[in-house]
Amino acid sequence: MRPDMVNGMQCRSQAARTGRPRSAAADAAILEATRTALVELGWSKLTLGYVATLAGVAKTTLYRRWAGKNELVVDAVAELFDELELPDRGSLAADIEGVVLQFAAILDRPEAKTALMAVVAESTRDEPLRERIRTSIVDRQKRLVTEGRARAQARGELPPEADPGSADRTAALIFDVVAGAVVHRTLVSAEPADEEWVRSFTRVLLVGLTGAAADGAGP
Amino acid sequence: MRPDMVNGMQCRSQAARTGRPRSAAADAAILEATRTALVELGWSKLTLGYVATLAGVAKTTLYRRWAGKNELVVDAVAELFDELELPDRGSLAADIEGVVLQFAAILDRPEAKTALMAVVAESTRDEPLRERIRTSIVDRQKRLVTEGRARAQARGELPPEADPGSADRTAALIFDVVAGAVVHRTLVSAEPADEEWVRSFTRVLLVGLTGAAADGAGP
DNA sequence: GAGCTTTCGCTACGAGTCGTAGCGTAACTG
DNA sequence: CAGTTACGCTACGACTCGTAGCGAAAGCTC
Repeated sequence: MRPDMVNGMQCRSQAARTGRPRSAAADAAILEATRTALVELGWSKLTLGYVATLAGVAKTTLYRRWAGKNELVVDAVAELFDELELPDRGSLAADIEGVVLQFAAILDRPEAKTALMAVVAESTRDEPLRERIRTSIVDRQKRLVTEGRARAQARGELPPEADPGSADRTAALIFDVVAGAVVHRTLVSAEPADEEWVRSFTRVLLVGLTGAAADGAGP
Repeated sequence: MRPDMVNGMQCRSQAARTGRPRSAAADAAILEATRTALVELGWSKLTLGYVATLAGVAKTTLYRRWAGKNELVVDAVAELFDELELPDRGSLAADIEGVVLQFAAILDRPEAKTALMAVVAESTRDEPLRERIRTSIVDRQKRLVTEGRARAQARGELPPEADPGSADRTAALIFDVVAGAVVHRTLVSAEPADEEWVRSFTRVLLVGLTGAAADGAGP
């Protein structure tokens, strides 16, 4: 198989300007059909054959573009996170609440519920897949953390970082706490991350960050 | 554990003391073989036929005891969480760090990595499976939160709760934050939840809890 | 236009897994 | 002993997988 696929993989490096181009409409139809199939069947019962039928393309077309089910679903779900953005609500607390609510809304969709954890589980034994998830899903979320953090520091709501290494570690910690809590609440506890919960969570996080930072460099 | 309802199938309700009993050794061998197979193959490539061969039993025996792959793996992984307990290290911070490190150690095993998220993903479309995960895995962790919280309140490190409803919500929040953060750190960020990380996380959480509680009811 | 290149839809195929049924035997009970 | 249940084993149809091969279609370059 030729690994010159689209959607994340460097499609047709540069010398392949000739020949019939791949249908962009087919791409959109396939990803849309994948999400529909995820809602109808869930991750485990989803087959590429059914996705192909649903999208109105041949099964072989799917295999020409994606290496397998994992990669296809990652791309299909990644589009759901395109709408994530950092609103400016005036305060750090309000910004956090806004982002968390957006994230919770995406996670509440059935296609995201069933697919996200499944591909993460697969990625534990598939390093390229984890890299794909990271670049197309995780990093996009993580950027919101660093941006919101920088904005809060500009506002004076958070103290500036001493050294960049510490800043990176703190950003990673915040990200794991926020994303992990919302995911766990939604998928494991199976209860809604509604406004009340998000408010409580934000208060704990915010107090923990400002207070802990005020504690100094640490023990 | 009850000897006949281990797998959740209503095999012998109560008045079935006659006939050949099920081999307890086979149960242990099957669950052990399941974990071995998870390490060797991962969740997606694990087949019940291979587990049966590994355990030295017939494939039909597996289907007689478990409804399918999901239930089997849940039981196999649930045993990993038996070692979880709440150490008394003298302070709330040290207690939290101890429990989180235990949890992280379990999550660091390859069989837990690949299986936990997979069954959670499946449970989003399978309510009985979610209930099984809840009772055999999640609730066991959650109990540690309530116990540690009660102990900290007895020590005076945390203020007592106003009403029990608020206490339940707070415990649920803490649980989602702790478990979610560790899981996300380990599986999504794919970085170790080592002592340094756990210390930073505990400081944020602890300051967030005590400070937020000191804030009063809040807006 | 002609010619080349690549994609597309379609069919077919071997390989592998699934979950079940049937049968004879083994183990425990009263 | 008879009765009951679990076990090992074999075999089966149904399904999915991923690939190969074919002719046709859609672009680009000349």
